[in-house]
Amino acid sequence: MLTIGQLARSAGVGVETVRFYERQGLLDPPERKASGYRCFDHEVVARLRFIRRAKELGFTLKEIKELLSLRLDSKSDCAAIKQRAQAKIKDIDDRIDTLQRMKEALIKLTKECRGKGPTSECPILDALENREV
Amino acid sequence: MLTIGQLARSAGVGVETVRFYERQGLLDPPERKASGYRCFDHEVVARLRFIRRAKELGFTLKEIKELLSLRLDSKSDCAAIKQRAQAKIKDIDDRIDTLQRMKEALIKLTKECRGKGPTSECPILDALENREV
DNA sequence: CTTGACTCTGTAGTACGGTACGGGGTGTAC
DNA sequence: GTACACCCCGTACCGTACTACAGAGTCAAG
Repeated sequence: MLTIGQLARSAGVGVETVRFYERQGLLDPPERKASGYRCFDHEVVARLRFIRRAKELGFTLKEIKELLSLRLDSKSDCAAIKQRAQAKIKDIDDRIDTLQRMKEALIKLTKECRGKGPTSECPILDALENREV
Repeated sequence: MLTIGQLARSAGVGVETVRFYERQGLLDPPERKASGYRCFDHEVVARLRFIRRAKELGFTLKEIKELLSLRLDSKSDCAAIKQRAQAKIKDIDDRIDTLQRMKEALIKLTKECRGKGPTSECPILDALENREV
């Protein structure tokens, strides 16, 4: 069994983060010693790693909470998980598209600008003031 | 001259947003009538449009504030603006790369999952628990 | 002259994912 | 036995970009 500090170090997160995840329902309320100290099972390290990796894949804490409850729900199956992964792919695709459009617009503007002369004649600023971008 | 409500409607933003931008230094403190009512010049509509478009291109309000002050600073030139646009392109590129990596990882995982069977055998969940992703 | 829409200020709340702090109690090593 | 690291709780704060609200005052139409 681990103290909160040992758990946090094992999982590479902060102590405050562990308490925060508990409040958010991502970690089950742990057992307590007589002193009130939290007392974690080693499996919680794996759970924290799960959370970290899901975050790296772009899932929000809310979505991760869902994934965790699907994982433990015997009535649900792989399809539910796969569906969420696919929805997240779509989500990421939309964000990429938005960023791509921003990038194209910026590239277009920087090409118009020689990078010389006063700001009053800057085609980038002019476009921001007067054109749709 | 415009009241705050007229200005907000002209620019397609909320009244509270105008006051917020003023507090953030994106809009100059406007003149006031005897009643204390703000009283805006029509040029402020253009300024709000500038802010909106710059936001659409991915600039934060902090960065937009910089762009606005560069625009009005006679000592600065186009190069400073262009440099900021290029930095933003780089910034967006980094975000696209991150999202792309997330997407690839998710696609890889979804391919491994047949979408059938109990969650206890889901390769996606398994990977999140046990593999680096 | 009243009604209703508008405006003023200051403060607080939203979502997101934490991080920090104060004022306590605990656990252990020397 | 005492120093020091650790833990407890509750609350406040960070940044980002707003949005909402309370309680007061103002303006214009009928």
